[in-house]
Amino acid sequence: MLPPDRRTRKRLATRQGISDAATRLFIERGFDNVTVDEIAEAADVGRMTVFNHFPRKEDMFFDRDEEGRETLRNALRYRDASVAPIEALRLLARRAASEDPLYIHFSSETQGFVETIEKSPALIARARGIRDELAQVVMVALAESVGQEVTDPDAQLAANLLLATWTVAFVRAHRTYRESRDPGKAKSVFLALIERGSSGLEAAMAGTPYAQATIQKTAAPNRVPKKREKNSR
Amino acid sequence: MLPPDRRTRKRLATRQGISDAATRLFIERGFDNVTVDEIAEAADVGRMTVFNHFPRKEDMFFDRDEEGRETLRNALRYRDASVAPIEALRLLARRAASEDPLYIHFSSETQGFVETIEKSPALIARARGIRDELAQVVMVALAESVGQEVTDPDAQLAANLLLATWTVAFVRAHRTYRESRDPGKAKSVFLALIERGSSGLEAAMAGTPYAQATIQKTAAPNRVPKKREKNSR
DNA sequence: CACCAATTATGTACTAAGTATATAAATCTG
DNA sequence: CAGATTTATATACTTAGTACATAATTGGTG
Repeated sequence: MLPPDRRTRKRLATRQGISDAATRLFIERGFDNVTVDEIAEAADVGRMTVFNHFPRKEDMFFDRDEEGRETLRNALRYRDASVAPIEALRLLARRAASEDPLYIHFSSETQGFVETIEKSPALIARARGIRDELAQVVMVALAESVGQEVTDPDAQLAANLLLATWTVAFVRAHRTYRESRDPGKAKSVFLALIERGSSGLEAAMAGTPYAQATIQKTAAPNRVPKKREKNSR
Repeated sequence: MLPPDRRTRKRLATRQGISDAATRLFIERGFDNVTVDEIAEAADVGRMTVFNHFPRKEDMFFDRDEEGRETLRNALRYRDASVAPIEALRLLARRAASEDPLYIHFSSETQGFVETIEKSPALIARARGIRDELAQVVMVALAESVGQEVTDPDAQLAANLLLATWTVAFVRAHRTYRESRDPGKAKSVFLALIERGSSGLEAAMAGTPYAQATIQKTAAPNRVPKKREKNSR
């Protein structure tokens, strides 16, 4: 998985250097008070090199969003067959809160990130964009997971309800941490909102395939037949 | 209600002239292919006058968002006491689809607006921002309507679930209209998604004051429908 | 009416993000 | 090593948005 290529290695090193310098400056002085020229200077590269790696200034701050996409896709793709798609997402959120990955870690360190976002209109806007991009990923993954059209309206609704829930949970948990400096309290706020939102999502998707496991958990008299028809539509 | 002041009248006229010229140009040529200088030229005002009335270019396109806020606030503030807050919002959506106000009208005219938005990253971003601002309004109005703190996490969750639902319903309905040119079909897609999302929201808020009417509708096990109910369905 | 204060329109100058394009430098491949 | 490709960089440009100053208009007051 490591890049064997020297060219690739150097490119990634340059990219990382820019991102590191930029992020440090952003947290120190605020996103809107740092110019691209200063970033280029701090990273010791030319200004055009910066835009070469990051089309927008905001991308230097949010440079790990692809991981989030992968996590979401995998949660749906490799879920246990006895778990309904939306249930898999609920479990993912619970796991995320327990295992403390980068995104949902409550500490003074991550607090800097969150505060930097909240202080900058541009970063807030980009965060909204990423939220919607994640919803898009969830929509596609949901539809795929039950063999629906990738633009199924129910999948889109489910994905957006989910991301709305997660966003609120994330924001409120971080606010709780900021006000109490108690990671446990923040975590419980996070989980409480996740549970509320998840039960709402489950109710919204009642009757759709997204709420049903591929293999029924409870011993049912007859199995639900596969829904793959050749010449439907 | 009409402004008796000549100064005010002139200011609003100037503003409207700019907004009209800008919107026309945006729809004709696309938001990103129109410069502020061109708008100023078309509206026959100085460039600084444009920024005087509209801090951002996007505001010339979305210049009616305050009405949406008012509608939301009023729906919660002046609802019947026998209707739970989130129920009032469901009714508002239904009414909006029936009464065809500006926002949810499916026609070739509104289609131009929607397409202009969808073709411009800047307008999409601003639409996201407005969505979140509306969610903020709903959150505050919800909390007020039950006498909670205006930052109640449940209210925030409810508001964001609601706006997620409405956004998806709006977007999907317009897509349906675009593909079928059938306003009735678009409307039914809209309503179906609203119902799905609303029942999800109701489930999520079960047990909170947002799902309960101020005055209980039923004291007895049987429902006692009001006789002079105007809003039948 | 004449004068003053406040508001609105506008001009000039500037900052900074992002784009277009060309070129140089590093790296890979045969 | 030579040629092709990718990456870094320089220069020049466009455009949104801001800061600040000034002019024009309007409302109010003696």
